[in-house]
Amino acid sequence: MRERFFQNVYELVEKIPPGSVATYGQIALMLGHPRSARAVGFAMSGAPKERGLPCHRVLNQRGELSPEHVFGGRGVQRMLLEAEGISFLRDGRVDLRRHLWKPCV
DNA sequence: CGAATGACAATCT
DNA sequence: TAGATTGCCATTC
Repeated sequence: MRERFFQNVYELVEKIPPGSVATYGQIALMLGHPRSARAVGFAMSGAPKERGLPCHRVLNQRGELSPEHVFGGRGVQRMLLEAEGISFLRDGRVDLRRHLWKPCV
């Protein structure tokens, strides 16, 4: 099944170290799907947060997370990332240049 | 089986 | 450079 894609996404997201954030395109590219950023997001739509899946560390290319209502409240992701050590811009966006996850490390 | 949706990205104007 | 549009992949109806 293509669910393997889902599994891969979960595994990869789980591998994101604290203090770092990854974009959907970045994850998709790691999985070998340079154009499946949407699929990655969809995978998260059903991502069991109870699994410990740091979906709040997954952002879009804009440096902003998906609709806050997904996390259960607005401003929650900002607090979570902030607790991880993520720097937020005045725009309410994360500094990707500073926290974009680097698999090289 | 076919069409529509979705937490995006890239490209074109 | 900014804004708008199309395309892609996988899932669900």
